[in-house]
Amino acid sequence: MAKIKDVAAAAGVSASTVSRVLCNGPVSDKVRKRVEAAMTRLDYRPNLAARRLRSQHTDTIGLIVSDIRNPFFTAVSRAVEDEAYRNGMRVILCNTDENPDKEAMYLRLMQEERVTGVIFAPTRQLVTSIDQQALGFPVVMIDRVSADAATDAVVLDNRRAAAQLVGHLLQQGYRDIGGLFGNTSNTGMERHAGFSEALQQAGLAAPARFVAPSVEAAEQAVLQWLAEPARPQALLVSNGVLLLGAVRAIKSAGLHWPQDVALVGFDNEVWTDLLGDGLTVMEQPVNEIGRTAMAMLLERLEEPERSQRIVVLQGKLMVRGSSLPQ
Amino acid sequence: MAKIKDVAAAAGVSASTVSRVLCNGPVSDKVRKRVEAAMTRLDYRPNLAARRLRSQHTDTIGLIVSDIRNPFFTAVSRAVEDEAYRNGMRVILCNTDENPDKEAMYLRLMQEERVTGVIFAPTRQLVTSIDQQALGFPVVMIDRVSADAATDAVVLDNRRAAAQLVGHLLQQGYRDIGGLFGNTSNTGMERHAGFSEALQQAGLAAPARFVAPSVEAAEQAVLQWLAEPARPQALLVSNGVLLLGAVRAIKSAGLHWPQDVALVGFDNEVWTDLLGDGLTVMEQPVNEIGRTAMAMLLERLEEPERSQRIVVLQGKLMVRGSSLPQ
DNA sequence: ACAAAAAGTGGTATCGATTTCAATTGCAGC
DNA sequence: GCTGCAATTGAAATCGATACCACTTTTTGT
Repeated sequence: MAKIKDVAAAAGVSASTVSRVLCNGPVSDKVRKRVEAAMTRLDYRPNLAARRLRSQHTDTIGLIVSDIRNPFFTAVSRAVEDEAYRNGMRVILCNTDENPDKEAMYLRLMQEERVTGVIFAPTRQLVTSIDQQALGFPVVMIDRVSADAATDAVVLDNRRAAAQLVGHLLQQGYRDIGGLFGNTSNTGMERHAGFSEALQQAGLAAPARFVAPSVEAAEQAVLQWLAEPARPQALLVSNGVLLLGAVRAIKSAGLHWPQDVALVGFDNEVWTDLLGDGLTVMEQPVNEIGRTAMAMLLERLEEPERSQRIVVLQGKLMVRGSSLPQ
Repeated sequence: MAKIKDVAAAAGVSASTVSRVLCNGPVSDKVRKRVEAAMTRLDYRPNLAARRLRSQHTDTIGLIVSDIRNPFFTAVSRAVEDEAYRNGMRVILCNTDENPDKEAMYLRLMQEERVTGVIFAPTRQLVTSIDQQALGFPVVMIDRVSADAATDAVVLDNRRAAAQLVGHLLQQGYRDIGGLFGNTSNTGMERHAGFSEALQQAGLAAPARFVAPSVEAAEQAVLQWLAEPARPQALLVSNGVLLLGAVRAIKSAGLHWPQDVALVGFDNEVWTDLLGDGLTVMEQPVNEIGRTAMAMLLERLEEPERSQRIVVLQGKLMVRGSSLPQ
């Protein structure tokens, strides 16, 4: 494969000049044309490894999520990548499966890649222990933050969103409301807090259960819960993955919403409006989350010293049949 | 950030020796320990750009798909990435939106990255014009192939799968069967071929329509089709994205399956068994496709001269309520 | 005990680009 | 025609690692 020297020779100029053509440096039009002709003739492709080594910038960002198959992350990823490529950057995707060891491993890898920055949806273990200084690149957290994290972040107003869902259920006449939450992320904790607060304010109990963030775990938990004598009239489920599990459980128990049990959840996935009269959900602005995360990363690179910034976005309540008045 | 020389100095050895520790070369245990200690002390991270430049292998593969939000590609991607990281390789993900210009652009980028290989779901335009020799790296195509493509590939037996779906509908008593296919991929064409053949063999007409591979396009097409006087009794839909559009159309037309129109499709997405009595679909072995693609890429790298290989996998018919006997 | 082979280590060149600095060219102004 | 300045261009150093070769030390076989 042709290298810069070959192009230089073919165009009768020095390698420096070819490099200038590549990087839009000062080159006369005549020479530029000649060099560009030589490049196409030789089918030249600059070696990015060499460029990165010398120029010390990689134009690469890392995107670390728990599982790209979670539609929330799928959508966010797509938005991040669009924005990245629009800014001439590449994206390395990492799936951690909510495993702190994998998270650490990938962060290490990101250091070796000398990435420009990282967008990261961390587990609870990692969320507070991120040290950008030590890492050597800025981090923007998405979806999950804690008050004492020291990085920029883009998150949903989880407490408020959960409280809104509870408020909606209360308004519809439900009083006996249970909550199902993921046990690995801070997000689950925050949504639980909003859930509890809202119910306590109404003077009601706030029975909650926590499960591993998988469809199967949710299905099993809900199946069991619904079989208990003190089963709730309504169920709030903390994210799209768990929601799918809850739906499966309700179906396989032969129950129906809202009459047997009302159901509301997070994440407006494509199938939520197709089931019966639809599932009431809190939609997250997934595109905006991705775009904003990328934008914040770029801003941080521009201005490394500016103060930490957390962008809190609001969800959108989509009322559908699963929470009809009792 | 510490570099190899710093580690060498700290450990009192040469840079070569540190490099050997890094690459598991021949080093005495005593020295290895000392070097490793120095590495942790300095928090050393090898610079991958430098390593790649010098060693001439990047351990990076490209994964080029139309849209990661298509659950088929989501699942395949996850399998590819698992397999890649298991083999010490990184993955660069690219979304082309079925746009041949973007495809060409990303292939160019892959050359600049000097990737080890690429896994690629091409549009019809690109599928035959791929020249691995010129590209400089091996390509494994997934999901979409043509007979005259010159690369390794992993695909579903699309003709047979489509024919099986048709056979199933025929068996259930349907005679008036329409087909909806994507118009950008070879896959759509092959499934159409299987669909047509099966119906012709039964001496029946095979009305087919082709649309852009988006939910909206499918919804509109189906809505229109169902409004026509000669509307089919059953509909076969060529992939999960289009299937979602078809479902939306049928719902918004106020119709029901199977009584108003039977519905079968491809891709066993998470929601397909939740709608009414479920949607009859042809499940693709998504994990196997991803794993196999990665395995074939590795094999090709081992043995560059072996003959072209196309692995054809079989789908699995999941019979559900949407195709109940008429 | 000695030769031969193997293991361990260091020095230097090199991967392919960019950066820096110095040299050259071209042109305006006088 | 000469000076000064800006615009181009080239030569050489450099980014941080690995590869290759040469050398020393240790091990092995007879």
